[in-house]
Amino acid sequence: MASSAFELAEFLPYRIAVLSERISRRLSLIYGAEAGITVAEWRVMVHLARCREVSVREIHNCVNLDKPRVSRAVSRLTEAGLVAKTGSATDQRLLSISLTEEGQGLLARILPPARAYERRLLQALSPEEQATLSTIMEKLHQVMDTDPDARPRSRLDLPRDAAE
Amino acid sequence: MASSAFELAEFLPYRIAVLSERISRRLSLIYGAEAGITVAEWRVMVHLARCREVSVREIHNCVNLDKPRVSRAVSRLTEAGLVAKTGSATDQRLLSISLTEEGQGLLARILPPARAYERRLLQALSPEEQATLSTIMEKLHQVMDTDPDARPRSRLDLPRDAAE
DNA sequence: TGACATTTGTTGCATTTGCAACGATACCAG
DNA sequence: CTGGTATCGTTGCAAATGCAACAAATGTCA
Repeated sequence: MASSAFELAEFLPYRIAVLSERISRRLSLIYGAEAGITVAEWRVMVHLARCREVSVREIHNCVNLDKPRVSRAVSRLTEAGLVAKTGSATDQRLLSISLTEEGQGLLARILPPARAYERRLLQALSPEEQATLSTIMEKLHQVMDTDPDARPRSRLDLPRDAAE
Repeated sequence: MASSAFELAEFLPYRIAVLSERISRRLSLIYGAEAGITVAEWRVMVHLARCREVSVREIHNCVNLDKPRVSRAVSRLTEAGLVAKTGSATDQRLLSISLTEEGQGLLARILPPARAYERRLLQALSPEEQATLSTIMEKLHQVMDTDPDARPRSRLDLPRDAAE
């Protein structure tokens, strides 16, 4: 009974969720206003900017979206002319997905304000705090890495070594 | 073109979202397995444990869920017998929502493992890191507090003073 | 009092989500 | 080869979500 002073507002998972939702929602104004881009589409496009030609599965493994979500995001982007789907020559099952000229143009307009907003967030933190935040997030991930019931982390979300 | 080395995996909003989703999903196994409770229902119940009798609007303002979501969560919980809805006597518009005996019982079973999981996460961090994490999250919130385009923060998510 | 604005909770509706099942292609063992 | 298995992308479907519209109750001000 004494343990009943449970404060949701102090519960770590809740606090992280609230912060995350708030930031995501604010950020989606940036890429949602410029074009009717959703979070899934945003992630797909950003990933394509780095990995020129990838399959659905690659994207799925890299940007924390399940397969159907990637598939539908790619379909919408293809309809919008922002992305090109080509069947791979070597493996008929695979798709080769890439940004079109238009997609690159859109991303070029969206990326700067998105980065600016990230900078705005980071500037509120001291360099030490920024470093500590990375450490903390990595440690929390590691707790879940050793937890068989937690969903595995995607390869790209593992910490970067210096030698990359 | 030189600015194209944009790494989604290093983008702060993305990193926070991934961590948050991973934790939320893991946590939902705890209160999802015990009873078919969703995140919204979980938040409503936890809030009710603290504030005995509240309206939909109160909950909506406190636990970061929009009104329809609260309304439907309360309906589901009422159907399940975990929550009681009574019309307020003084103001016919308001509802007086509270946990039933059964709801209290369920919460009593769910809360300990949920807190245990939080502890497991926190134990991965040093006391200094825990304090820094709070500082960091508060600073990020403050950036958005001064941003007219960001969604306002709910009252209960403001930092606690010592005098509480 | 009576017209008008506000607040409260609910509902409609289009969209998104998550999971499982599915056809199609590629791989592999005998 | 050939039958079985694994992988890839898509689709079905039930549930959840977000936003706006809504009816009912209250407040306000002439």
